[in-house]
Amino acid sequence: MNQIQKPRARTGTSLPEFEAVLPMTRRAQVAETLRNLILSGRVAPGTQLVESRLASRFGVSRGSIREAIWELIEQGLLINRPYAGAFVVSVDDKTMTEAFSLRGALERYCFTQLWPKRNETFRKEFTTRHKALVKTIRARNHFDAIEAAMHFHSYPYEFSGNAVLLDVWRQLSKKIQLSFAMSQVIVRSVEFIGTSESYIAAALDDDLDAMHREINRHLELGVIAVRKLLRYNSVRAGD
Amino acid sequence: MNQIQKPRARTGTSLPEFEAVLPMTRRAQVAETLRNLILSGRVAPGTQLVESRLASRFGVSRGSIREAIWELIEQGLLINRPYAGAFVVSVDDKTMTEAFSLRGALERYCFTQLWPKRNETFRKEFTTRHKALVKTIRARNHFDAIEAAMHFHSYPYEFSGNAVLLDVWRQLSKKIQLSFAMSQVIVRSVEFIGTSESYIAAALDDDLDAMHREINRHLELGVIAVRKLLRYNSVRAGD
DNA sequence: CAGGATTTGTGCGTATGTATA
DNA sequence: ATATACATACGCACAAATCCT
Repeated sequence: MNQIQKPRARTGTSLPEFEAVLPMTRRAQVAETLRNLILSGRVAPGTQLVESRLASRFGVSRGSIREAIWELIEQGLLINRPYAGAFVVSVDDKTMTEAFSLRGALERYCFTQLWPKRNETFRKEFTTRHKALVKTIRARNHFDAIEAAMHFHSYPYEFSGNAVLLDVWRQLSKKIQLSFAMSQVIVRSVEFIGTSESYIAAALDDDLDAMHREINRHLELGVIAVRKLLRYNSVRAGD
Repeated sequence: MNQIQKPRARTGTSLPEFEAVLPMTRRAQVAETLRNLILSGRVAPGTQLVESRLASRFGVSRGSIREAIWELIEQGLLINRPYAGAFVVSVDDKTMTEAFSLRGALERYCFTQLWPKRNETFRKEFTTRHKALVKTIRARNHFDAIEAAMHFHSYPYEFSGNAVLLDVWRQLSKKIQLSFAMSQVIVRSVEFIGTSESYIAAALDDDLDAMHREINRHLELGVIAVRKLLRYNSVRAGD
């Protein structure tokens, strides 16, 4: 496990612009570590997160762990049963289907908004992220692939300049990322590369209607693949 | 202020089905009270929420207050400046415009989904909530009107049966409710009653395209009214 | 179904880091 | 630059509820 570092008071004459921003609170550090563990699928759905165990494992107090856990509960990654504990959620079939359907509506809206604003920056960055995604899939690195996929698909929302839309997407994407993690869909279906190729091609082209159709097609394939693999893995629903 | 009650251990032989669910934790009770204060506009944007003061005011420990505050931060009602404090957010013009625009996309999607499922229950409940809204507006009760408006507009999302969509709506609606609270748009513009009349009429009719147009019109009027009153009230942007 | 073990929920004292007047 | 107020963090204790044998 990662060891949480106390942000040391920079006393020396070291380069001030070099060191990354460390003023994260304990709460934030713990939450980020746990979030990565869950969203990458390294912690199975249904697992209980015990405060005292995490506290000694991380080397921080129970209070900090409690706050980090509640941060993840608010984000929908954990569910809390009062006086029983916090458990990693498991995405069921209905939730996943709903998430993909809603994402379709969001993404069509997103592309409609950003369509006239597309420029060289957009094409370049979007392509770069796509190449990074393909690389992780080819390497069959499941954990990195999930992260790269979310990084790729987040870009239109970032580029749209609509902060509220981006907020909503971040919330929704956690559910989608969880279902990816549970189903291990990315690594197991390398043909996804071809799917995303036509997706990005349409995104860089000039036919908005074609892009809308492409979004529908892409998400339909996604939901089918995830559902099939969820069944195959026979992940228990839990509670 | 509300006094937080310790959930008493139901020992007697009182009616079990009558008493509302009290097993709320302190944290949840405090959070709900604060949320109501903020969303109804009784606490001005920019106000700092001081843990120690709230703790003595509520009669609970600082830990509970801390956790409740972070719950509201996660929900976007407060912003946290590390080691400085938690402050009530103020919705600026850009955010409000984006929120209303996105709500349009969500609501068109929502009605498309629920359109074939509409039944007598839907018509009855939607009408009931609308009447309650009109009543509070006529009574010029701003706090209750905000709540009634959100209750009314939430119903399609509840009825859609799409839990993910409902989640996203709840997140988005907080931003909209905040802008209502800041602008006091409802009480000041009684003509809103007429606006919502044609809105619900279309929702109960059988022309989905007309409903989509109605949604666009309704939200456009809303954003204009809020923006005008925000300027009129000259609420400072803060931070 | 009783009762004990486990874990969460809550309160309080205290120390330290950070912002701000 | 100093002081003050406050958030952040830790540790402990105990109450309350769940879980399990």
